[in-house]
Amino acid sequence: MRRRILDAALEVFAQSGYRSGSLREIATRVGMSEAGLLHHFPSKIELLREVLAHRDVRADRIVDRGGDDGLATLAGVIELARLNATEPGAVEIYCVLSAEATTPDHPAHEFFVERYASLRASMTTTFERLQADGRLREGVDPRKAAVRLLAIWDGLQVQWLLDRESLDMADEIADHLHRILTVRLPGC
Amino acid sequence: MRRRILDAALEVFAQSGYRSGSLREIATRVGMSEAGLLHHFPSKIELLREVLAHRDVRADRIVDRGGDDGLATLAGVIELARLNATEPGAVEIYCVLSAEATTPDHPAHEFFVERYASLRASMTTTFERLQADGRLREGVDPRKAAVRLLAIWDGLQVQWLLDRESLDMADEIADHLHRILTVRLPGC
DNA sequence: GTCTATAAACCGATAGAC
DNA sequence: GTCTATCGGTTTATAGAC
Repeated sequence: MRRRILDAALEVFAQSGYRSGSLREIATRVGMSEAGLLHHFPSKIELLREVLAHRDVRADRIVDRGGDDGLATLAGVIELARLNATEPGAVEIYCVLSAEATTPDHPAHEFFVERYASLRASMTTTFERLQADGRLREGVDPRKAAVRLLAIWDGLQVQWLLDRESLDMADEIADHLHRILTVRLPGC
Repeated sequence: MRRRILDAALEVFAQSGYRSGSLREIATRVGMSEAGLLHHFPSKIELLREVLAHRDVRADRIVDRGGDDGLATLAGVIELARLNATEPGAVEIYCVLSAEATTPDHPAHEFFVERYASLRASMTTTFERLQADGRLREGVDPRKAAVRLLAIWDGLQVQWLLDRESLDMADEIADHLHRILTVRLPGC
């Protein structure tokens, strides 16, 4: 039951954001009253927290950010981008909530500030390792490469959500990475 | 008075999005009742439309997308990015509303779909002209360059809004452009 | 566990006085 | 032009029955 609620909550928050997404809508989708729903999760914001944590586990299972094989990490990014194209809800919730949470008084503000700092740090390490192995093209700064990869990823999602015919997210990311690497990514 | 309302509305929609931003909050900021506010704008969504149109005029005045000097267009992009860093509200409203409007039933959905299609088209033309003049590096596709520039721009804004110390938007865009051009941009 | 009922607040918009 | 008063709707969350 908790699982079904989490799935419905992801859909609703993805479509309407946290502030405008309502418990009523979530409750309706799982065929339950609002009070029944709040028996499983103490409050709306606690429900949001669990939805976000759940999504992160999924992402981190596909992209191995801790490993020492930088090429494998980047291949994981492409794999996740390709998988996400088949699950629009997963794309929407990050796109919509990260933007909504840029204001400091949003309940998920700290979450996203820390998430992005963590992603920048681990991706910088990934590019540093690739640079040490001579796999990064001349003049590419690892930190800038990390910032730019995350930026492109997020930006492509906005354009793709607005018009799914306008681009292929995984192809675009792969193309970008091949312009800053000296080797081809495995499986691309 | 209309001007003061538009400024306040931009602030509120930027901070809370359209759906969660309230006329009450806007009215309070200009020191007026909600009814008084609705004398100047017939409805909330009409107010949003004018706020968005107002912002576009400002952007298009700085970035000359129609001209035939591609380098000047791209220099305008950098100039706008640098100016935006001094006006967070202008960044926020686009970031927050474009994400909120990805869902098809949002009142600004059509606006953003068309805006992005228009930006992609004019930027593609810009890069095609640069390519014809030999100013685009080997293997760079004009259409992909347009998609990527817009993606980077949007993505940088999210990261910047979450943590203003994490990056310099104009520097990052300039750096990216110099990696795909064969010449330096004027004034960079 | 799930329900109904309800509290307490907020929302956009309108009517009508001044 | 700007106000007060108000309508009908929404929201999250709690109390208490079953």
